[in-house]
Amino acid sequence: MSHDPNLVSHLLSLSQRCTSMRELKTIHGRLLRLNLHLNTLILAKLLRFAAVSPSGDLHYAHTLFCHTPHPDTFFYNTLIRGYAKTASTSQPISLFTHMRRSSTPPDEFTFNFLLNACSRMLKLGEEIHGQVFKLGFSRNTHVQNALIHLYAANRFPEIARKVFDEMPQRDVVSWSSLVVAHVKARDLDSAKKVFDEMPERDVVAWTALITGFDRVGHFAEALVLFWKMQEAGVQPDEVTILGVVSACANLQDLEAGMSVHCYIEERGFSWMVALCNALIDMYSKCGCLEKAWAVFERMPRRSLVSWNSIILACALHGAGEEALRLFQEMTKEAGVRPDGATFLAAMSACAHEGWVVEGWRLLESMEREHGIPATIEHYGCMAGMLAHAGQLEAAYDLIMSMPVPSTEEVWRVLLSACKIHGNAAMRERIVNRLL
DNA sequence: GTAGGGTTAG
Repeated sequence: MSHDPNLVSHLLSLSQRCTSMRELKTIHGRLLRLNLHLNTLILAKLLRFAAVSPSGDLHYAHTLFCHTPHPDTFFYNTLIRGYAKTASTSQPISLFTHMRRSSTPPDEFTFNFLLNACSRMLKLGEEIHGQVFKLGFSRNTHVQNALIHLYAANRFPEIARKVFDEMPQRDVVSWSSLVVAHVKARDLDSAKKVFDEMPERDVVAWTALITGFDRVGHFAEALVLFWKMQEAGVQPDEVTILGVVSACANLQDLEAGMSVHCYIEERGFSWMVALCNALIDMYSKCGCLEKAWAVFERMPRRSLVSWNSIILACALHGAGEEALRLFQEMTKEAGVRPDGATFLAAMSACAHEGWVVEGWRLLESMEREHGIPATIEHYGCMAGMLAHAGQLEAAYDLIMSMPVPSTEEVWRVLLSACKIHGNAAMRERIVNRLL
């Protein structure tokens, strides 16, 4: 059955411009009705949308793939690429195995996506590295870059370096990835050294270094780099600013924080949820609950972290009522599932206000109703609350019976409470335990 | 049709 070439090219351009799964399914339906569903060119476009677009549907992509009689390298690559964005490593690997069995030749794209998919599992990544070597891709810049990323992500800077050194050609990605390898290993001296040697530095390289300095506690250095970056004529983007806001927060530098906030507004970055979350945290750490609140209120979308950040901000600034009200609003009205950090924030509010009963209620409900295991921080928070309230025996019993190992910190809190409440006997009991 | 940098926790 032959088809009007105009119709085919029309459907092709439709599938190229596809913007939603609804549209995609309509096109797919038409293909089926017209018996055009084996047209690989059109199918490839549909598959790409379903597999990699943020509004795609990986399941649907996989189904499309399965109904393709002879998927070529592009089909495999695209589906592996889609899975690389998820946590699944088994799917990309089984696709690769399938690919090898069906004698579909992998190309540089295959290894790129495959290595990305496996970057959380070093063992698998190393096996892919072997295949890269065996199949002759060890001189390909993109593939080698993905290998550097693999070893960087798994904290093996020296192997990353080895891959880098053996590359016949390096691009800015190779260099940045090496900077990242040292940053991940918290070796900022080496990171800075590589950075200084770079023939050209782009926004990613600067961002990696800024974020790195922030991570290891060199906050001021991070801010200095941010200014140098702009002097060098490189435009910071959302991710850069994320690190910069975090550095301002850690420095409790309200002035710098506010100027960065202005920058965010000017550049139109405030759509980014993570960035707003970082701002909430920054204002909270700088002691400006009102400003933290203003950011939270204006957010068009909120994530779990947004709620956690604002609840903690309220908790730490003596707005316990507000913190618990937000906790209710979050879980009941907004329908956001709390996590361990949420409960810690809400319990911190109770600790701040001395609401022991409410604290207990939260600790119990997190485990029983929400199935979130309490950590030493939750128990420590609760024990501290009890100790402060003078319920020393209860605090002691809690620490002794909790299912996680206690820390010196927890005992110290109880010790000082014993001193305040004049309980010498328990003081001695604890000291003997610690010795 | 390649890639690398990413927020919360007294």
